[in-house]
Amino acid sequence: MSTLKKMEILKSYIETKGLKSTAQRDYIAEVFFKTNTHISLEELLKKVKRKTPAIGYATVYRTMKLLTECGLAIARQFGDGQTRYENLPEHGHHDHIICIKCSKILEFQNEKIEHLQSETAKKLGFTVISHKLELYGYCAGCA
Amino acid sequence: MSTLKKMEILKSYIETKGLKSTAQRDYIAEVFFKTNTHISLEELLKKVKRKTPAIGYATVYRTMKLLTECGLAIARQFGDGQTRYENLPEHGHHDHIICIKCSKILEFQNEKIEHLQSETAKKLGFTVISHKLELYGYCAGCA
DNA sequence: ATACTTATGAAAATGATTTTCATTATCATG
DNA sequence: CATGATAATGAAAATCATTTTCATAAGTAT
Ligand SMILES: [Mn+2]
Ligand SMILES: [Mn+2]
Ligand SMILES: [Zn+2]
Ligand SMILES: [Zn+2]
Repeated sequence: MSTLKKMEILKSYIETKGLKSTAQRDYIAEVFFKTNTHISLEELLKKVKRKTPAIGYATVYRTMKLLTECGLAIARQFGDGQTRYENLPEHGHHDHIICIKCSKILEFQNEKIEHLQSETAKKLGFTVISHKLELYGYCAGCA
Repeated sequence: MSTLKKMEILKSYIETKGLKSTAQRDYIAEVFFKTNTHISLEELLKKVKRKTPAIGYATVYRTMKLLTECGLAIARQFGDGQTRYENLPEHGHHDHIICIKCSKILEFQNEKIEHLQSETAKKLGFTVISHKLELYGYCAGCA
C-alpha cells in the first residue's frame, strides 16, 4: 500500500474519531510509513528529529499508538524490552526468526503452521484472534 | 521431578558457582517448586511472605533469576507486562493458548508444529535454540 | 475573530525490574 | 570456637520504557 493511501486512511480515521489533524502527527506517520524495518521508538524519534527537532517523544508514542489502533502499524515485542513497530506487510501476515547473537530478524510465512495452530485451538475450544510465533537461534553468519 | 530432587539440583548449582546457601533462598525455591501455575513475582512474594514476612522482593527476584539460570524455572511473558514463572513441565516442552478475556492459560504440545518450525528455520539458515508460540483468543466460556 | 476542543512538549509519574549499600549470614580455615 | 573473606539480604534508590499531567498552543466549526 502506498504512503499516500495510508495517509488517507489515517486522515479518515482521525475524522471519524473527532480528532484534529496536526503537522507533527502527519510528519511522524509519514516518516514511519517510509520505514521497512522493525523500528523502535527511539530510532523513529531520532529520524523524526532530524527535520523537526522540537518534537517531543510523548507525541511519537501517542502517534504510534494511534497508527497501531487504526491498523496502519503493527507493534511487536522481541524480548529486548522495547516495543518495535513495522508497517503493514505487503504480502499478508508473517512471523519472525531472530538471531540471538547479531539480532538479525528474518520474516517467514508458513501456511501449514498457521493451519495447525487454528486446528489446535479449535480442539481446545478456543477462537484464535491473534498469535505470536518467534524462533530464536543463530543465523547463518553467527552459527 | 520431585521437589526434593529439584532442591538437590539447586544445591549442587549453588556449590559449583561458589554461592552460599541461605534459608530465604531455600524457602522461596521450595514454595515455587510447589506451584503449578504461571505465577507472577507478586503472587509468589505473597505466598512466601505468609510464613516469612521479612523477605524482601529483591530476594525473590534474585532467587527466580537463579532458578531460571539453572533450568529449574521457566520465565514467560504473556504480554501483561510482568514476567511469570512456571516449573519444568513434567511431560516435555509445551506452548500456550491464552484467553484475552478471562486470562485463562491452557498448554498444548504439537509435534507437527515443532517440526515445521525447525524445517522453516533450516531453510533460512538458522539454528533454532528456543521459540515462543502463543495463541491468543477467546476460550470456550468467553467466546 | 470567537469559543470550544484536541494536541503538544516538558516534566513528573508509573510500574516492573535492577542496583546500591550498609548490615548480616555463611563457610572455610586456623 | 574465633576469625576473616565473601556472598546474601532487605530497604531504598535507581533504571528504563511507557504513560500521564498540565500549562500552552493549535485546529476547526460557527
Ligand atoms: Mn516483520
Ligand atoms: Mn506453561
Ligand atoms: Zn546473527
Ligand atoms: Zn476466557
